[in-house]
Amino acid sequence: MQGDKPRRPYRVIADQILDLVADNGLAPGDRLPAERDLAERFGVSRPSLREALIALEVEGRLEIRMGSGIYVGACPRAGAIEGESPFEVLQARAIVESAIAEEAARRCDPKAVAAMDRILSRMAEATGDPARSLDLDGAFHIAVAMGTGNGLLADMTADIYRLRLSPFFSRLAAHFEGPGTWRLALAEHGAIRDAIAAGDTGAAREAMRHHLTESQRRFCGAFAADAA
Amino acid sequence: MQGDKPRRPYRVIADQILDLVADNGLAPGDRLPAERDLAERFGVSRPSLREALIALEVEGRLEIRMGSGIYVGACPRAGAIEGESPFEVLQARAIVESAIAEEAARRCDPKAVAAMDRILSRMAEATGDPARSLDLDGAFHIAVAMGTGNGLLADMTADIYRLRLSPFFSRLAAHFEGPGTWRLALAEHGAIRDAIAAGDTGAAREAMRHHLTESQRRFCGAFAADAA
DNA sequence: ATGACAGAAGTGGTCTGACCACTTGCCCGG
DNA sequence: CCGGGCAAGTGGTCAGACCACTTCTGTCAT
Repeated sequence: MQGDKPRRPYRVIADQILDLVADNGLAPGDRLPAERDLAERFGVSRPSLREALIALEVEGRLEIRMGSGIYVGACPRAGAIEGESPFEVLQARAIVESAIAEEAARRCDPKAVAAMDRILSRMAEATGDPARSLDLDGAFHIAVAMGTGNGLLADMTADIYRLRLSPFFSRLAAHFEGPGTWRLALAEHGAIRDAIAAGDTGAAREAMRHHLTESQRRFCGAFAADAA
Repeated sequence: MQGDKPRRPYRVIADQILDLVADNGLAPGDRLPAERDLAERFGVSRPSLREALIALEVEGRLEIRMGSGIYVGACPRAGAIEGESPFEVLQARAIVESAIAEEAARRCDPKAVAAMDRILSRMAEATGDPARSLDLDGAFHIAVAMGTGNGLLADMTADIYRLRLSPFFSRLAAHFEGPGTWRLALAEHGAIRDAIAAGDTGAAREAMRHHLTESQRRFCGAFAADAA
């Protein structure tokens, strides 16, 4: 979450707010100072302060009531999983997403297959655009998980994929991702899609595992190049 | 989330934004109109529009790049982890943890097996204590995941198990968990442990699936009793 | 023809100051 | 004591201005 990408400005203020909550030992339901006071305290304008407050409200850390004030939230949303190495991420994905692809094939949902098709056709057009390819890659994997009909599995897939998007991981990945590898990935995606559409659980499982282990193999090559 | 509480104003605009994304068939990575244009289109001021954008960015639905524009996000964040039903949780666990048990058997780590043994012997002593049984149940599942040698898989297992601990889930579960069911669970855990220790990937996978589907079956019985 | 650099245009980020809508607390009257 | 009205405080929103960053285009040099 750190590194290449500058922190979103509202995040900086949001963290200051959280520090204030912690420093003052505020518990869920406790009231924070007013917006005007907080803005003055942190040396920012009120609209900027509000942006941070809204981010924290979306995360469930705060609750904002018009005319009343800002309160510490009762239920912080689940925090981010961080600190795992790229290899762990790829291995975990191979294990979990293979099982998910198998379940998606068992269920064989035409809507999910149609969604995969839409993404695949966009991927075919985007092989020269790394950022777009990456976005669509993530979307494809989530579409597969959606094919299980289980929202939690889709959420989990999105969560692991997010680790894939970390700046560190992305920087390394940039060494091996290019039109060639995206075309390989596209073909591998196609095989996954086909196995799911055919309801072939074993093939779906194996196609996903193949895709993610190939991805890992490509990544290992990139890592060796990076170390040199 | 709805009903009692009036909708947050930025939510109203955020939904308009999501409608625009859907109506225009925008895919992850696609660019939205500029803030000034969106604010004019929706008839609101730019700061108000920004509040909605930030909410959507926090949820991973959008990505905002300074100087560049607003893009559809690749990975909607697990916005509603709490929205999953107990059935979804159990199904997701069956799918994911079966794959994890298989991997643990492939790896066949004596340390992990020893940890499972310690937990199982404590479970045998704790069948009359529901809270303790539950803690040890969770610990066993995490120990299996640790047997993969992959920290991320262990974290994920802990995260899903946490859903298992939600107040709603626990209240329902209280109907079917007792010394009898904990003894059944213990036996099922033993089968998982044995398969992993024997390095039998198929048996480990099947034992975990059996355990979690039995758990689901027991839970369904409890749900029927709760509905009556 | 290609690549590099500079400038313009467009984009998001932030501020100030004003006003509006809502909530809460206090005071007064019945 | 209870209810209503008002004032003060709070969040919600706006307009307009300016700043920082990104992208695109045009020009020049090789």
